[in-house]
Amino acid sequence: MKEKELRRSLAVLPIGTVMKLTDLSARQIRYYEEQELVIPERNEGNRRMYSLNDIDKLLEIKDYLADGYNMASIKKVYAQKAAEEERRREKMAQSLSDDAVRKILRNDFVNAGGLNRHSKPSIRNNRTL
DNA sequence: TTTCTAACA
DNA sequence: TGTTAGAA
Repeated sequence: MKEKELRRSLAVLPIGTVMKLTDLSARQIRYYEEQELVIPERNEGNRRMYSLNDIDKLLEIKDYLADGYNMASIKKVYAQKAAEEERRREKMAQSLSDDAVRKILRNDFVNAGGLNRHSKPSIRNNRTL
């Protein structure tokens, strides 16, 4: 379920193809880039290369525009979406940290127990772990 | 031929 | 946004 996302992120489409796929003008597509809504990659010749995800985003923008949204409001929509993603990532990192801590504590406990069987019982205090 | 940047009747 | 000029 991750291989697919990678392919969708591959920038392989030139602006000409994107124009046909989205029915947007090159002028519009480049303008949306100026507005930082869709940032395509650049190939060796400085030509914009878009991914399937970019196509979807452009179509989304097109829909918003059709619904009467202006650039400012569309920007805000994506700004909020980006903020939510950031919070999600923070929580992810947090839970991973917690899990890592538990593993470390568990290892310490096991090691402490093993050592106690063959050495001095000087770390009996660690039983609280 | 296609795309890029920059500018404007 | 459209269109165009001159360069890659």
